[in-house]
Amino acid sequence: MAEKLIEKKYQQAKECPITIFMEQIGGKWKPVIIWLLILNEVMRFNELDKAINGISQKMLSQQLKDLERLKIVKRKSYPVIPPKVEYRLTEKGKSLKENLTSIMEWSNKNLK
Amino acid sequence: MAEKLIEKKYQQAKECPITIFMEQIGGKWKPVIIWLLILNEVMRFNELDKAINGISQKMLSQQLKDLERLKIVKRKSYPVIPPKVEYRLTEKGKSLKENLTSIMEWSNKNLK
DNA sequence: ACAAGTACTTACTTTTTAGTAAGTTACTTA
DNA sequence: TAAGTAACTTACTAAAAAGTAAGTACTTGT
Repeated sequence: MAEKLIEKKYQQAKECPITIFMEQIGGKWKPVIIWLLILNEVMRFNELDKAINGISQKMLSQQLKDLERLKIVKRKSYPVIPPKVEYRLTEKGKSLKENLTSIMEWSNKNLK
Repeated sequence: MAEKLIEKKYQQAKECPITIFMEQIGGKWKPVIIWLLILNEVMRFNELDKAINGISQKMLSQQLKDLERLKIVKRKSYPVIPPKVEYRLTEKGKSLKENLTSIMEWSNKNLK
């Protein structure tokens, strides 16, 4: 009984594309990171850190890792000291541009 | 100093349209509720409850209240017993259709 | 008198997400 | 010799979101 319920929940989570999207691309920081990389093509860790108001290094690094895992962002690190790491969008990441643009437009029109 | 930081955070929250969107329309249940009302035009509380796998009545009522406050959903209640309440989208709510459709398509293409 | 129906609310617990502050690495420059 | 730099990680705390279970209100049908 309980197992059946849990199984159903799991299937829903796996099946509703909007839910999946929100789980993976939603949240407080990911859309902002993606949007910055749409605007800037290549950004370093510190640049992102400075550009995003209020984010901590911990959060930034965590979100970037997530986005890498999702193949939305790619990371390129140079073996120099001090370290140099570049972040940019993958093709998949770039393909989010239209979605985010239309969200932005809707938001500007409808929310304050 | 600390106040300035807080103020900045606040401004960012107020200003980034994608962040605002995610805060208001994001989350686990809101997009699903909206999507169902796009598909069905009018739904009653229990219908939504049954249609959304895993949601509790508490969550449903909470989210519907939020969506009403945001003028995305409108509520029509009939003074009968047992109670009858209908939910449908406002024009603003309906205007989310394209956004959600394109999110769905992107999600189907890119996420599993 | 009691169960059923509908749309909730309340109180409480658990889980998830985010924030804070400090530490780490390994080389460079003053 | 000490400070600076970039990109992190770790340990800990706090806040927000979600889940669970039970209760409420009012009336009709049995």
